[in-house]
Amino acid sequence: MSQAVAADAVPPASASAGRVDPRVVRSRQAVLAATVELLTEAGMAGVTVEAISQRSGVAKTTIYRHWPDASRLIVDAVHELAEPCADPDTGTLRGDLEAMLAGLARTLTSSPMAKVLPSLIDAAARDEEVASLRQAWTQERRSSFDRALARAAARGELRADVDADVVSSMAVGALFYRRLVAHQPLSPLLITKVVDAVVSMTTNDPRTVAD
Amino acid sequence: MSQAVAADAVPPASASAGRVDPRVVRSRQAVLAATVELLTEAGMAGVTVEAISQRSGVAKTTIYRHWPDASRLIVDAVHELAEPCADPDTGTLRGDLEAMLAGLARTLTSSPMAKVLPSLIDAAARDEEVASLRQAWTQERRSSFDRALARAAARGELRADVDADVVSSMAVGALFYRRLVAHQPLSPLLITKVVDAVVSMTTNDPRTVAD
DNA sequence: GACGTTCGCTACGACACGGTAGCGTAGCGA
DNA sequence: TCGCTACGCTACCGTGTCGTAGCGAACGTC
Repeated sequence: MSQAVAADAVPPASASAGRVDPRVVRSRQAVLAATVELLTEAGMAGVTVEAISQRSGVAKTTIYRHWPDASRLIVDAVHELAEPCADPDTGTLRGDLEAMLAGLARTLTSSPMAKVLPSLIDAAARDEEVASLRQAWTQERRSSFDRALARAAARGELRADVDADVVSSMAVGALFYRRLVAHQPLSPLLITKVVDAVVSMTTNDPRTVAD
Repeated sequence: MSQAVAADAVPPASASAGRVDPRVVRSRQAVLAATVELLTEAGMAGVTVEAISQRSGVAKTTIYRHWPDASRLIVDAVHELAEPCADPDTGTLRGDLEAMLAGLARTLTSSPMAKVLPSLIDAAARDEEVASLRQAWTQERRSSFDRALARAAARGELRADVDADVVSSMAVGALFYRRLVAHQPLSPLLITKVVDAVVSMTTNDPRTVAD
């Protein structure tokens, strides 16, 4: 999934089937790793082909042999560090929510993606390719949220008037907001409270809050 | 409040008191306006002294006479377009929330700030000065939210276990998230639903939802 | 009207970066 | 062992940007 771009960027005469020159993969990995490093340190603006070359030890010419321009390189690098989001099925809405939001909190704080995210969002506002990348990323999370709510509905836990779109926006949005905009920590207590809020918003029970 | 930086950047021998050379204010305004334009069009990366000079018609040397570097200039420009957020007192929590969130939605979609925001958030992740600017901006909104909840509490509308921090993060976060991350529109219907959710989360009434 | 300030203009020198060409070398696969 | 491929290196050219110097002209103030 992640070597697709370079594979057709420089169509090799050979490459009969799955065989790939180990020199190629070494160069690619070194370049992508350096790109990720630079992204986390200085954002999109700090990623230049020259800087990547210096950091990775791969010659600038070699980089251009693999990627047509820095933009495609960045897209590949970001693609590299997009971990699949949690999609748990714990049997209860509360458990599913806790797992999903805890996973999101981890992604937003301690994963490599965390440091790149602000730059990514900014770039997505102007770059169509980056935008679709981010779109897929958020879409995956949304559908994971939807599935959890659907399971809860199948169990008869949900009220009839629940708008999954609004509920997920509020829950996920709270974490994004505190991390990106308000620069507040994402404590386990916060997650618990958000889960409580969502549960009380969506379920039939007059009060399902567990201390 | 916004001419503070330039006033001490080039300490004029004269300027006995409040008198300022109209040529200075003209240059400053032209430069700041051009900076805001460039910010909205291309983000932080697109703001260069040269580009500002061309756009504004003010000579590059003149810009350097007023600001030590582009960073300070950007901070001044952003400061310029930070509108005060809505702080309404409608008499009901629902009314206050609707007014605040509608104001936020407007800021996030149609104000000049809307286009600059992604770049601003990204820059705040690395620049201390920008970070404090954004901090003040969010703080103002937070305290406005808190005041509305405090008024509701004084009216006896609020439940005892309401965490204003979490509630505001979810409400405000939903709008930020949809605008910045999910790239979804902020419809009036969405705002209504978020308000409904907040009201049902915080008030004693079993159902205060108005169709 | 005279003086002082601000401005615009041109011309710099330095640097970073993009992107390419050519050549020799090292490593891979058979 | 041999051919082929990928690589590293150097040297480029062009561009954009930074930040400064010096000058004359325009403008505001008194």
